[in-house]
Amino acid sequence: MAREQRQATMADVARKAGVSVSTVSRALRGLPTVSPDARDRVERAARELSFALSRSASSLVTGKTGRVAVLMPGLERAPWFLGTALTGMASGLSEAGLDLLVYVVTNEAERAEFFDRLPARRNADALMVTSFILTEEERERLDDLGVPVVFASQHAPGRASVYVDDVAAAHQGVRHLINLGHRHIAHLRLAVEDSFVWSAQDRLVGYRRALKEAGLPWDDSLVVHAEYGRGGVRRAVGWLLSLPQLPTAVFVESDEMAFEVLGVLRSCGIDVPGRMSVLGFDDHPLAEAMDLSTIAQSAWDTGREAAGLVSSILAEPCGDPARHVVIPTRFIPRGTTAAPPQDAAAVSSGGGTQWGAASADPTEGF
Amino acid sequence: MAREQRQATMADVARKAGVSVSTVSRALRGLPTVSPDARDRVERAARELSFALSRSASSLVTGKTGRVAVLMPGLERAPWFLGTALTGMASGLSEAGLDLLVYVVTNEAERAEFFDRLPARRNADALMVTSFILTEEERERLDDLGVPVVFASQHAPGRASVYVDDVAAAHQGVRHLINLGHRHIAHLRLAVEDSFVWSAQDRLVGYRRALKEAGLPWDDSLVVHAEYGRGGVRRAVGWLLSLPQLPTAVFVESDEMAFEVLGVLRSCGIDVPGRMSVLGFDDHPLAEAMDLSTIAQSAWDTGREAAGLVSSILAEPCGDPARHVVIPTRFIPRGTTAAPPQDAAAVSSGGGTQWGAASADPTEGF
DNA sequence: CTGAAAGCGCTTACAG
DNA sequence: CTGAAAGCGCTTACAG
Repeated sequence: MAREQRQATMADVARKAGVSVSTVSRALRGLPTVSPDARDRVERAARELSFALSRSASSLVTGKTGRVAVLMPGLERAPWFLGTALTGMASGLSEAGLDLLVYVVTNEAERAEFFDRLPARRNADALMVTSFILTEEERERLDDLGVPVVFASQHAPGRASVYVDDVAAAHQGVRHLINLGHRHIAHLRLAVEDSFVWSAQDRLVGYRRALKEAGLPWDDSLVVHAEYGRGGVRRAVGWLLSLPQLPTAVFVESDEMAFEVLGVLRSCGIDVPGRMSVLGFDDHPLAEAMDLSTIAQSAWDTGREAAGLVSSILAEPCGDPARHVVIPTRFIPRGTTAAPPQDAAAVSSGGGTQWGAASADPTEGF
Repeated sequence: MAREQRQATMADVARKAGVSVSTVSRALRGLPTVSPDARDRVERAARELSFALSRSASSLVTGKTGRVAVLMPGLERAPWFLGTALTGMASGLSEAGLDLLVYVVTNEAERAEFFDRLPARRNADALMVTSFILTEEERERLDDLGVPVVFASQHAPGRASVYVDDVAAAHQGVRHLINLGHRHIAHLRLAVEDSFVWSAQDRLVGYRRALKEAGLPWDDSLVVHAEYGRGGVRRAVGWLLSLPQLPTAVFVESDEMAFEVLGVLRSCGIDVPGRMSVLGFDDHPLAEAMDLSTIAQSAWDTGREAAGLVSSILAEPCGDPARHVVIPTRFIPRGTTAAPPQDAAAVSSGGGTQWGAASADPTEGF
């Protein structure tokens, strides 16, 4: 394939159209200072030669590459969110005539290499950083990059960013569980060392805040970290199922993990929501079919808005460096959350478990 | 952020190192014809100025961009597969020192635009096409691209490609269902007009072949097309559940769709695998927790191998233009497939349904 | 409205 | 082993 014919250059087009290279350049970029006749001849010649602009050549003189880079964790970490956000970015950028360069970082070695070499440097007009918890040095390194940086799916104070209010969203979801009467609410998240990823920290904060607000005591053992990879969630659920006091609800960091929790609970014969309520985060396309209660956010919008911020910064480099967009979330109650089983309250109020003090009428929240 | 300091050029490095630009260029590329001393001074100067190479400038003279483009459908179409394959590609390319340019096409308009403008043209050294069913014109258009094309997740005869043997894989899976005693096996797939995507055609062929081989009659109504988007799978399952003769098993195009089928069946109170077996395709990370029987394939390997083919073609442009890699699949029996209910055979052998002729001892396959 | 010329930052013969 | 020079394919003042 790939007939190795020489690609036509502007000089070829110019010759064929009977004009100078300058005129070809102007005509093709749609500048007004070209006569209709010349423009016509140029366009025809370009089409006939199937001319394509060499961005290398033009960016050498303009200093603009026409490319935007994005740095992401391996997409298999959160396929739906990252994949959809990436698609949104691509869509937004392509409307702005910008190409998308993707840097995927799947482990610490690649991460170190990225920040060491900064390959995006001089090869992109801007960088989007998605779902990365950066260290202070990494952040400073990016400041030296020489191109604007936009953070997506994370709130970077003082920098351009697009994000959801994870604290408020998690708070709202957990409050729903409390309103249903739950008093022993676990939180399942990815292990911190695997937490390449995003807003999990804030969701934990929101969870904690909701418990505190309701006067529920804090219990470390209810926050479980699942290792990334097969079996991680099963082991984490195992931890919860072997606690002295069984939680009656779990708030899970993402829908994808929540689906897995549902599968594990089913295989253990634990009825959802009869014995345990499960609440996710995302409103993944499968959530509806799974009847999963969840907190919806739009990954697509996150990507689009990040692309939009990039365009806006490129167009207006001296505007507010901390411009940002907050993507809304909304809680969607479905079938996996319900009032806790009657005996759950009985147990905790009856015995000397650590939860005795928190026991209460399960309906008081209503 | 983005202190707009001028980026250091090779001339700056040369001045600082006290050598010529040529020597800087040679030293930085690791050419052997540089004295250790000069190499040393250049490397230090480059580091101190945090020099980064302008690919635009070097590609202008070498004719190589150092970039490989990939064309994909919107990742939300098959988040796990496309996201993981993309990650594998990025990983493979980055080892080869190549950047990844992503073109996502989410609808017909974008598709037409891509093939009309061929933005990858002159801006990438190669193009990977993933999970796209191309028309004849599109394929020819790509031949005019002037760069090598590698097809991923699809078998393109005569072109470089990496793929799984979908026919054999589907055949094997469906044979398993037949061996279990199923005689009324449905197949659920994405609606054809939404089939931006891959190997679905071949899976249908494998399904058909297995039925034929087992002497089962062909029944069009057992092949259901789900529209893309929310509710599509539910409606498709609804079709199956209202057939005169209920199928006892469904082979689903992908695990992600199969999960949805499981959710819908559960919400309808139909026991899996008691009343209906469900077989997926992919071995999605969730499949284990969902206890879904499936046919495993490695999206990661598909991406890696595609990147490998690109490297090999770039290194050896005159090798076999049809070089290809076949990624293995393997059938994984889990809990969603089992023998059909006893009465299923009874019904079909008893009455004048279209399936009467095919009725048989459900165990004969063993 | 148009063209000739300079120059963007590299790599690559070529000469030494 | 090293450097001066040409040139990759564009865009952009500048002059007309």
